[in-house]
Amino acid sequence: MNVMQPEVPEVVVLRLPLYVRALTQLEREGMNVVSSQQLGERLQMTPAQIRKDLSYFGRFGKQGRGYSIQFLLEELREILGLTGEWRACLVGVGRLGRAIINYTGFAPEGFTIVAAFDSSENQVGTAVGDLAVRPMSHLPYVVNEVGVSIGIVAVPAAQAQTVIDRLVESGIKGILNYAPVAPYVPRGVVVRNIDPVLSLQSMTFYLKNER
Amino acid sequence: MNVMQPEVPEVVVLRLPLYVRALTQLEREGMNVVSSQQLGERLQMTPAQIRKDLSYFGRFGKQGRGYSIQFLLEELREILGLTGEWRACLVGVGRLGRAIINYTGFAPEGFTIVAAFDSSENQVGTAVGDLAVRPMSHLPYVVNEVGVSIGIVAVPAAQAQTVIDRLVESGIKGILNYAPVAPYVPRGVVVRNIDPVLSLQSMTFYLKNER
DNA sequence: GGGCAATTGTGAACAATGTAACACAATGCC
DNA sequence: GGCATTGTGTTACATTGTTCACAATTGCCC
Ligand SMILES: NC(=O)c1ccc[n+]([C@@H]2O[C@H](COP(=O)([O-])OP(=O)(O)OC[C@H]3O[C@@H](n4cnc5c(N)ncnc54)[C@H](O)[C@@H]3O)[C@@H](O)[C@H]2O)c1
Ligand SMILES: NC(=O)c1ccc[n+]([C@@H]2O[C@H](COP(=O)([O-])OP(=O)(O)OC[C@H]3O[C@@H](n4cnc5c(N)ncnc54)[C@H](O)[C@@H]3O)[C@@H](O)[C@H]2O)c1
Repeated sequence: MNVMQPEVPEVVVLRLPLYVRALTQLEREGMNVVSSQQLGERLQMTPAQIRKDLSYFGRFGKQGRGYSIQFLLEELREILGLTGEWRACLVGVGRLGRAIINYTGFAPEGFTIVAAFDSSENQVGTAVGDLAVRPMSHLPYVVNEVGVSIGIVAVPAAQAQTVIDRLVESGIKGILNYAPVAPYVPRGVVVRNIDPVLSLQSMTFYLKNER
Repeated sequence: MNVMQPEVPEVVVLRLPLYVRALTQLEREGMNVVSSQQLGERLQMTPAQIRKDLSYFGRFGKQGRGYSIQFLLEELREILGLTGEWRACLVGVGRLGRAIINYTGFAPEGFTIVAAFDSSENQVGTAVGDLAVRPMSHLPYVVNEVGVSIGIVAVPAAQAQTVIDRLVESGIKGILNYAPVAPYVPRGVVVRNIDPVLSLQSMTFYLKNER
């Protein structure tokens, strides 16, 4: 079923969601077809790059016309594995954790937080949204029975590596880490870090001469 | 004063904050000296890459010994422009906006949110932390008088580009954007986007075969 | 104070990524 | 139905980034 996908560069994979987002927007604007030129203008990148990226996965456009937005979206969603629902669990129900659970941006994209865990007696048993906070001991059971593949980490930095180790042991394959650490994970587990401070710190390099 | 810095690759600049974070941690652990080898193990990267990155900016290590953590930290902070305080303003005091203002992770790194803006009558005048929410009309004045160089955008996606345009007009040079859009900014303005959904969507590409 | 072990800094080789060029398939116009 | 136009997919080229390998330097030990 899957065409062999030899060696897709990681940078390309990182850009595909950008295309999905832009195409979704264009679709909402009522457009049916888009050229790599137009898409490139939206995303501030060269048309060549877009075509090259897409060519890793197949031929989706029509010469002289461009890309059917609906079709390309379907294909990209398929490629990225965005067709079904992804179940995630959250660890660390502090301020950030509660904000993440209440964030309405995940569900429309197919990411559902189905469980929340915390090590603190004070947190366990309380409700966040319509989730009950569970003790860490439930983690392996829930991951396996409910089929959770993604773990979201929102614990203090000092605890993050330990929590990540436990997630991996439980069978989690992807980790979205909000703690300001560079976590170690074994091969086969995918990590994405969210850290606004790092973003700011690289930004200031370019700003420092005109402060 | 500034040594000519010819062509530092952007990827290198993105990695420097990682070094700063790791070194800070090592310093707290009581270490004084670290080799590129050791640092590389922490950060899961090759020693050669670390040395190469640093070599764009000067010579900071001692052969046979490694790097003085304290000295290298000072140098990196200088290079990144992290020695002084950076003032930022936040636009969009909704749920996310309030969480950002209350986040305690910025201040210790030298980033201070000194003003908050919102377009809504309901928000203007309310207090968040020890900030009073201001109307958008105050933006140019505050940016100039108070010397704000960074704008943090936490408004709905549909409003984000407009808000960013106004920030840029007001003289803002760096933008930390939380809205799920790919903003356009003129040359000379630096943007960093924070979007956990994009992170998840590129993660699933690698997870989809073992869901 | 000279030899030894360690580790840097760096040019050069290699690899990856991005851009440009272009042949040609599809379309629509007359 | 030819013909001009458009914009793809692909190959060739240019740029950028990573790794390698080693001479140069340092501190330590005896
Ligand atoms: N990336 C971002 O945008 C961002 C924003 C805010 C906070 N953060 C980071 O997120 C983390 C949490 O921040 P916060 O303000 O919510 O902190 P918090 O103290 O409010 O919450 C942390 C929660 O984690 C729980 N916890 C601690 N150790 C645990 C363990 N071993 N297992 C399970 N649960 C554990 C605590 O009981 C607490 O409920 C910090 O690392 C912070 O730096 C990141
Ligand atoms: N990147 C992330 O981690 C993350 C997390 C949560 C939310 N978000 C995004 O952040 C944005 C805000 O989310 P939220 O849940 O706080 O929404 P919200 O509706 O609670 O808050 C939005 C605020 O922006 C204000 N606003 C609207 N238009 C404005 C304008 N033109 N100028 C000034 N202020 C304006 C509104 O009055 C409101 O107070 C959304 O784009 C959302 O997708 C991102």
